[in-house]
Amino acid sequence: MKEGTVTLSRLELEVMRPLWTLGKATVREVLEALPEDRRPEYTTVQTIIYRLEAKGAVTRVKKVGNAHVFAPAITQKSTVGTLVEELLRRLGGTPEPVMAHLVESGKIGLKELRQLEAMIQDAKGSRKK
Amino acid sequence: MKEGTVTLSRLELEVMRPLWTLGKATVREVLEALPEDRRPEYTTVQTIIYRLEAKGAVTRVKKVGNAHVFAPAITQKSTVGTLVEELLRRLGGTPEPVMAHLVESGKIGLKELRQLEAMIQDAKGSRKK
DNA sequence: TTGCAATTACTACAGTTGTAGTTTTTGTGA
DNA sequence: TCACAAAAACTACAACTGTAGTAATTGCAA
Repeated sequence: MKEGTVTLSRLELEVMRPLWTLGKATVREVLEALPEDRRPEYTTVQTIIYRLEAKGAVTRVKKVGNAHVFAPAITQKSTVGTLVEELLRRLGGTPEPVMAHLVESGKIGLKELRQLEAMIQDAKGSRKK
Repeated sequence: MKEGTVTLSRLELEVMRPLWTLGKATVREVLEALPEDRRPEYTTVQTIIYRLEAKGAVTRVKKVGNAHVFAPAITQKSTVGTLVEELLRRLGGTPEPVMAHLVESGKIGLKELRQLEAMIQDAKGSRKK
């Protein structure tokens, strides 16, 4: 694991999402931002946030009344990157099977592929400039 | 979790790979098929295979001398599918961030995207026929 | 037939994760 | 000032995972 890369579990990710969206939040705010179904107990969210803090994924930014306010210390982008890399490693390093699944399952179609192509073209252009 | 879907851990996946490649194998054969670096102890592989059996991912197909021969009971394709779906669920259900990462990191390029497009076109064609 | 090397079967244990209860502290309204 | 609600802090525990040791079997070569 490279320095700085943090791997998050399912629930940790679930808790990070509101933090990314809101920018910063208390335990209670995170709790209330979670979908009413599968919403865990207050202390469960609290525990997860403590663990995220221990992993360096969030930090305490201030205190409002009695409550700590937490903010993400890692970006959503880098986190997705880590997860995708992890998946690829597990699958033997090649992205083909992943792509194939996305296409076969209809998750992505021609439109999306063309957008990606455009993205590459753009990147090429600006690199060249 | 849908019936029939089995989620495998990193090491379980590592052990399945030789089984998929070889079709069937003994514990020792799996062990020896693993990359010499990060090759665990014999009993570690054995434990993992037992766990895979409990999960329904492999079955004992026969005995050769003293040793059991194991064979995959699930396909590599369905396993990849499960893992990708799992990842998407974690990321909020949309494949865009995954695709974006693959493109940005250079894991896939124009060539691969065009191959995927062709794949879709073909599928369309045969569906229509 | 029997001893041994290989294999099976069983046990162990620490770290992570999901999940939440209990105890302690603290800000604030009456 | 002080009781109380809210939050913090701490503790718990079972399932799963990585990892391997130990004990019991067993096929086979001599």
